[in-house]
This record gives sequence, C-alpha cells and structure tokens, in this order.
Amino acid sequence: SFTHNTIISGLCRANRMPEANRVLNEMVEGGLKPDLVTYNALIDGYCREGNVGKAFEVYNGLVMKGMQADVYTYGSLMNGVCKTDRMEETRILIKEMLLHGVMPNVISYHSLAKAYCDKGNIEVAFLVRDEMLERGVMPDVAFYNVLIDGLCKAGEMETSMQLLREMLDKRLIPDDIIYTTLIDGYCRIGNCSEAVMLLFRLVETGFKPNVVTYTSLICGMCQANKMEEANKLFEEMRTINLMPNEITYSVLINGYANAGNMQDAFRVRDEMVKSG
RNA sequence: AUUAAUAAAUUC
Repeated sequence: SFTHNTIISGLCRANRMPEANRVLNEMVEGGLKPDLVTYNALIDGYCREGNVGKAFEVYNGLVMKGMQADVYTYGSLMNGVCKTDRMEETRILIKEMLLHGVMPNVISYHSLAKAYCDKGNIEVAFLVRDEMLERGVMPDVAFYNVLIDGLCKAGEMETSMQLLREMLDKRLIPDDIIYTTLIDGYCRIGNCSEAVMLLFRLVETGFKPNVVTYTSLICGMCQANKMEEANKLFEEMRTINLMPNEITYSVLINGYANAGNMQDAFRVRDEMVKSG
C-alpha cells in the first residue's frame, strides 16, 4: 500500500534495511502484495549499502513473479554496480534493460559517467555522452554537471568553463549546482579569488548562491589559510538569510583549529550549539 | 514527500 511503501522507502534511504524488511513482512502478513515501487525501494536500499548481490536477488525475484522492471529499477541497479569495482557489468545491465524493453533515459547514464569520472577516466565519461547521443538521449544539466565536476576535481578549470559555454550554446540553463561546482573547482586548485570573482559576476546576473556554495568558498578560504576571509563569508551568509548547516560549521571550526586558533574554533562551536 | 542520478567537510 501507499503507506507501507512510504515507510519502506524511507527506511531504505536511511540504510535501515532490517527494519524495512520487517515492515515488508507485516505488509505481506496483512495480506497486502508488495508492488514494483516496494521492490524498487528495496533494491535501491541494498545498493546503497553496497549489497548489490542482494539487490539482484530482489530483482530476479520480481522478474520471476512476472513483474516488469522499470527505469527506476535499472537506475538503482546501475547506481549500485557503478559503486563496485565491476564496471564491466554496467554493459550487461544496459543490455538487460533493452532486452526487457526498457529504454535507458538520461538518468540511467548519470551514474555511469560519474563512476568513470571518480575513477579518473574522464575521457570514458565523455564516451558515455557520445553513446547517449547515439541512442538519442540528450545530456541534461545534471549530466553536464557530472562532467564539469569531473573536470573540476581533476583541476581542469579551463575545460570546465568551456563545457559551461557549450551548455549555454545548447540553450541549457545552468543551475545553482553547476555554478557551485565551478566555484568549488576554483577553490580546489587554490584559486579562491577567481572563485569569489565568479560568484560576484554570477550574483550580478541574478544567481542565488546556496549553503553549499558558501560552504565550498569557506572551505577554500580555510585551506588557503585565509581565515579572515572565511569568517567574512560566514557572516555574509547571515545578511542574505542563508543558514549555515552542520557541514558549514565543521568546515569553519576545523579551519580555525588547523590554523591553531582554538579560541575562535570554540567560539564557532558554541555558536553552533546555541543555534541547535 | 511512495521508488533511481549531479555540487560542500569528515570517513574511504
């Protein structure tokens, strides 16, 4: 039922599989049949905890029941396989979905491209894009972000910015995630001033930075030992009504601690405790 | 808010 599915998917997302299975059992004992949404949630939960074998067991089970897996099922499995070291199996999975008449969509390719980027194979991630295009699947903004992020983490900021221009040429509207990725990229190569300048230019065109944007910048400043700048950005968040989160606080606290400024580290920690 | 993907610290 709707209610059971809601609870089960919540537990699966929270990596609480034993409890999810308990609810599943109650559901079955109550005479209710799990549906595809239920199974998809379980498959995703097992993939999240790295138990791809169990995820495939659930998948095989639903196929044997004569149920038709959908693009969500394969998306979760793809994600799970990508997080293992058995990337060859992603090919088999794509064949399997086509065999079952399920066409990969753009999301099906996200995990694949990201996995290649994370393994340092950005060229292969670009090949994934070519493969998508051959199948008539258009890369979307989130897909571009996977590539841009891969390039940023490899320190290739010129190429990242080129991709941004390519997106704009294709009439894709970059979102706050794209811009935050780029700002973070400049911070990572230690070019905080370029990161701040980019933010400044973007804000002038109407961009609304979020907590992640600021946390990235603060982190960059901390790593560059520019604690006054880090604190300035932290204070600036208040003025635009952005609430720092746990990560923002821990970045700043660690920054002060690493700089040997325990007094400010404790001051920020107290402030964090006070704000809940 | 019933199910899959992309950005920030720590862990890897």
